[in-house]
Amino acid sequence: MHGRTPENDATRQERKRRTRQALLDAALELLEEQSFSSLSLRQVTRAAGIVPTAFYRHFDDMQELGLVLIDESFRTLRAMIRAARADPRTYEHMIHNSVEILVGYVHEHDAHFRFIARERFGGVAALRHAIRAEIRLFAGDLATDLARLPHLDRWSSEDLQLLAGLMVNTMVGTAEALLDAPAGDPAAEAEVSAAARRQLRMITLGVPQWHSAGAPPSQRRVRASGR
Amino acid sequence: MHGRTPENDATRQERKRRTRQALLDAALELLEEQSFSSLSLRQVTRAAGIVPTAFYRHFDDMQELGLVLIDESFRTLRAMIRAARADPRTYEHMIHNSVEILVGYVHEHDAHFRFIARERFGGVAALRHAIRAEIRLFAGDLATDLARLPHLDRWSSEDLQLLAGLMVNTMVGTAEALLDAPAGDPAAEAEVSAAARRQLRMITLGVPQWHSAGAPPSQRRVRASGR
DNA sequence: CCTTTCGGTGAACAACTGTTCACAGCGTAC
DNA sequence: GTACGCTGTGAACAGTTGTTCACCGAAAGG
Repeated sequence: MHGRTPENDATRQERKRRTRQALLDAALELLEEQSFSSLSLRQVTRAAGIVPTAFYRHFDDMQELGLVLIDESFRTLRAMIRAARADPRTYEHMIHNSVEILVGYVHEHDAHFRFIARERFGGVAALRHAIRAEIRLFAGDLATDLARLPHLDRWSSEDLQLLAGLMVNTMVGTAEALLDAPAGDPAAEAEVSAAARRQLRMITLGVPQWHSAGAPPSQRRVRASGR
Repeated sequence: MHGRTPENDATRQERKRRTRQALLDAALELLEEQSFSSLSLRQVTRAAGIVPTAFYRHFDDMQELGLVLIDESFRTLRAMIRAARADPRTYEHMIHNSVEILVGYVHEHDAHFRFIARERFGGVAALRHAIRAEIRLFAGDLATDLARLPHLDRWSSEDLQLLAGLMVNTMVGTAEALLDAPAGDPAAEAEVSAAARRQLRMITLGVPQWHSAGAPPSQRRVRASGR
């Protein structure tokens, strides 16, 4: 015990890590009510309880902080997706589980989701592009998962991409609807998730019909055309 | 000719209307590269070629200007929708026409569309709500249109709302993908519109199946649950 | 023609912004 | 135990922000 109290036990790099995290947390909280482009360095440091100039000990830039925030947000999102991919049994199970998990995660980490939704088309180009790349990645993963399901095992990869895009789109829309719902209103939440389940079911109903009514092979393209 | 040149013929209210429009146009152009919450009153007046204080002769507030801008944007969007609703013959025609019209409008009025996409989840609550209300209105209109189509004439209004929400979601996603596409790249544009057509077709394929596989009547709710 | 109305001007303000710099104090390494 | 390194401090800067105020000049109305 070289003069360290229990609360203040900390190697130097640990203390640094903590104030860095405090900056990130403060920023994320402020971002629940404003967009990133209007968030100032001084606001963040004020909320984190340090002086403005100390910010530069941790980030070069507000933009760098923003990118780290995106990374952090997508880490929780990827965890969610991993959970949702666990057991791809039937469509019904898949839909029910995925929506359930989505609702849970949005509820738990709503600041992360709100941040992503807001900056997906926000004013800062670097953030937009980072987010878009992640979503495209996500749709790709879903496409390979779908390939293992009945009816879909013989679809072309472009068609799988389209279907996955459709589903991701619906999920994104659902997440956004959940963020809109008044914070502690479980009824509204249940309604949104019921709507999402039925919309996804509507989509899957078309799956067995696709190849009989779909575009003729002559229209197929080689490159995937995401989203 | 009481001293009026051809270019400068203007009654006072006409001149006022013009600088007001100049403010709106300047704002819209600036908004192509930043979000509304980071757009300052002084930037707008500078771009419009007047002095900051003159702004108050036209708007109380930046927020008021933003709301007018939304109104203006949705006026072109409503014109688009009216065009798309013109001839609801078959699904195929409907899809093809709607996508075609969407692509054309986004191309023509991309500043309006970009503004709406950006502020739909932006930092300014008043704008968000105004936009959301308009989109919900739009989905409602589409639902009543859908009710006139085969297979759908006997659907419940909640199911029609869900289907319309699904389609609107896809259209919104398409519009956003178009805005991402490099400005003058017709190939990318064609690819996005082809993807949209096929996604909409996937959705419609499920329509005839819905009532046999859909939720049992006991799960039906009374209130519509938009999105 | 004279007066009123009104869109636009320019100076001024207090507040806030990002970034710099020299400096303090403590953990770390020798 | 002493010197270094690093995190956080506080003053200072030049620039931008929204908003106020008194004022100008020309169109509008009598």
